Amino acid sequence: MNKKKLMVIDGNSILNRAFYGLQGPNLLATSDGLYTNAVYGFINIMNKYIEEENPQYICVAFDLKAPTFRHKQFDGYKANRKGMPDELRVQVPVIKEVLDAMRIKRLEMEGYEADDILGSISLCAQQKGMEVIIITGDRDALQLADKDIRIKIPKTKGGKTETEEYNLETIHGKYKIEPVQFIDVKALMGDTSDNIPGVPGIGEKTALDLIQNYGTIENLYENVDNITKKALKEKLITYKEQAFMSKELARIERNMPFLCNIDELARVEFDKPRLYELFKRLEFKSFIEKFGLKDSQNQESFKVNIKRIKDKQGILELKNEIFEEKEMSFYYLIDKVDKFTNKLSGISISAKEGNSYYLAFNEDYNEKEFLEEFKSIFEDSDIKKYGHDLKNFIVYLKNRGIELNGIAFDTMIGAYIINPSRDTYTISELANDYLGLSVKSVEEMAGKGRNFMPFDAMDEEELKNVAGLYPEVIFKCKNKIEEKLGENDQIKLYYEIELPLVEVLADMEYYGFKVNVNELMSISRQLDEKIQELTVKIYELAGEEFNINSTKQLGVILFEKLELPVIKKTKTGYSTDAEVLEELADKHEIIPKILEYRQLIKLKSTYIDGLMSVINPVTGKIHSSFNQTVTVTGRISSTEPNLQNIPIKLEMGRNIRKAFVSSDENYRLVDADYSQIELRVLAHITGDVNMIEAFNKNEDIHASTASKVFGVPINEVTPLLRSKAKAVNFGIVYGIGDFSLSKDLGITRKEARAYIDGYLEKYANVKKYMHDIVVQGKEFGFVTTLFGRRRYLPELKSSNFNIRSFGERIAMNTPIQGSAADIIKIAMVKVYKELKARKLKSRLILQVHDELIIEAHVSEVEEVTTILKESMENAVKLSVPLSVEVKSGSNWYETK
DNA sequence: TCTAACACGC
DNA sequence: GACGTACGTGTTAGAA
Repeated sequence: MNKKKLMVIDGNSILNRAFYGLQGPNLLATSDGLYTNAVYGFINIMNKYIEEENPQYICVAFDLKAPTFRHKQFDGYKANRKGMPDELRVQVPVIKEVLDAMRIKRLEMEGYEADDILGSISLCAQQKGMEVIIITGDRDALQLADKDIRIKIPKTKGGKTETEEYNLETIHGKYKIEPVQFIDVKALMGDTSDNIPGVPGIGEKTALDLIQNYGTIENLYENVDNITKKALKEKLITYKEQAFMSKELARIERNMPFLCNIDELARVEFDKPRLYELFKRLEFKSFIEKFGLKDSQNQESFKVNIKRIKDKQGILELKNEIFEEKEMSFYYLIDKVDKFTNKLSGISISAKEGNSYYLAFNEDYNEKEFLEEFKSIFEDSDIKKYGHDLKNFIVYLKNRGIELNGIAFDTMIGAYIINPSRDTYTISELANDYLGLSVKSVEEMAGKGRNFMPFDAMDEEELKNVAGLYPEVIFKCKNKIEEKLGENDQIKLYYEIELPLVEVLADMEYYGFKVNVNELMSISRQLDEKIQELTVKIYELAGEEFNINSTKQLGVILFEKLELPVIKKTKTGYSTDAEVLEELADKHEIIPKILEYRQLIKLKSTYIDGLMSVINPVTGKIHSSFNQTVTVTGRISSTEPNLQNIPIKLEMGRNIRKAFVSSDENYRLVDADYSQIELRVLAHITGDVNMIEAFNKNEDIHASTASKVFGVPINEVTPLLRSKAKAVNFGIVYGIGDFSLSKDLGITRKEARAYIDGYLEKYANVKKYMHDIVVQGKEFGFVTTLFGRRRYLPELKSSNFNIRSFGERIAMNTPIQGSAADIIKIAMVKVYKELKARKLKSRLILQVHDELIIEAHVSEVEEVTTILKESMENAVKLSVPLSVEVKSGSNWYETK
């Protein structure tokens, strides 16, 4: 007959394990700013073992009040012991909630630790003939191992969780002692991780030997005089008290007055609706899936009538409905696999909630016919359009000669404004977050990589049933998001900056940036030649051929074969990054060659080959994607290719910019740059009179900083002092600490600290701001930019110094970087509108954080220059002037 | 298919 | 004295 199984979980141990990163991500926070990483890890670990063992009985033991309470009697010892971190304390009530919703019994007893409780209950269950599995993070529990009691201890190895399992046999096998004696071994050797002191100088081997010979510490000390090794004997005597104390600390109370009614621990169904609500609140989407909570009752309220349109008749019906309602929400199906294909496979449209139409363009109805029919709707600015990720659809329409007017809401952008820290903003996530609905995701249906399935290949009925729901979700999410934007005071940010920007970015993508392929090829040939030369030279100096691109192989050559000093190590071996190589530069001839090789190979692979592969064969241009929902600070990012990191600092790389040209001889490039926008924003936000004055006088700000910090008249600032001040300014703007600054300037950390302190002393309001913003961030849980963009900062509440410091730097930096991002976005919208209003041929083609590039018709260069300067400098009124420098040229190299 | 190491921009 | 350091993207090597 099978024995009944009881699983006892040591809540405190597992909680600690989960928190310190055994499972789950290190920093997990909900959009409300609540830390949930330990909660997540806890559930994950617990569930793993439940699945593995499938016990009929289960309970979790806690000693939540004070993890150290039994140690109070040992004053000196307790003083060293750290208490439970604040984040853990915050998470404990949440874990309790989860357990209650899972209907798993929690055991807590006044005056006893979790260890004691699980010890008692294990022995109790064993007497009743049950099999017991103890899940714990602590080897103390080994003293409980028995033929009917197994101990499982999760361990991390290379990021993966493995389990150590012990029972009577394995402990005999491994330690050749009785499980109960384990505690004596531990008491002797101590355990630094658990702050159990033991006897210094006694390791595992000695402790095991002693206990095998003497059985217990008590017996050992009765016979301590017979020990022949003098040093050992002395150590034992000196630390006798500590040894006994350690035994007491690690001992599990096996005879406590605690008789639990085991029947109460029988597993029952989860409280599914409650668990669902809880996981939704905590944003544990994968758990909702894992625990099969998808079909909760919320689902019922979501009913949509999805009609499939198969002919012109249906289209006309839908059109009428849209003209009547004057609004529509829609979701387009364009495969995200090849940016040049750009084919519409289907679209679902709704003019009023509850009703949606789905069109597939394979056989039913022709894509072209649909566009002809719908052109009038798309271009009608009186019909409000609600969609999700509209930018790509606008580009699609532009490519077919259709404009999208009446853009009234984009749910993806809205969700980003509410919380910019998320990784993705899919419809199904939004449905879950804002509506509590679980809707299948088309992204998942499509899969990734080799499993990718284009929309045309999917099951039609299924696709209809999924995509058909989306317009409804968009309608509903729009209302929720709008409400939230209102609460957060972000209506202006959304409607006046972000939403209009969608069209601007679409336009930039549509026009693209012309490249001169011949120029690229010519640079490519030069690079090839030099790379070849360097390769030969490097092989010669190394005395053998190897893959220079492999850091692993390079490390062996440099640090083993050539025996150069190791400066720095990485997780996996020797570090060979530029910083290390520069330090070794005069130690061996090979080093400068490698540095140069690295530089050239980067240019070749990323910028020559990389750019060549993304030139659109039809337009001969590069059409980068500009992403509006990626960065946490509000900046725009650029991908496929990234046009925001084209080289400029070194001449060799800068040449790449010669290949970026205007479309033809009728056009020129006009490039406008904000000068020191972040520092100006800083001056404005802090209201620092010194800095404001410097900008108002149009001083060289770095020289001015140098003059203040180093106490010399501004006309006596040397280039060296200026560059130091520049690095400090840079550090302030980017929120780096003394550590990074010391590296940048090649000085000690102390000196760097002194520079920063000196700076803050001279700019008193900056200092005040830096302090206040952190306090404010902590109080509200987020910081904001000048235009109300938010970033949540749960890190500020961390008790971990590093995480908290990180949060503090972000709190200081985000309002500055983010406000600068707001400003250039405002300028972009202004410029775009102005070009459109004046019906100019010129157009915006690129943004690089503080720089805008317009491809201007030769007849319009002057006008465009004025528009750029005016729009950018007057984008917003600050307490310091914004200054913009404009240059033009026939290629990007010339405009700098 | 994924991660680590590296390097480019603001 | 912690112990790792703004925001991004892309390429290559190498392990699973």
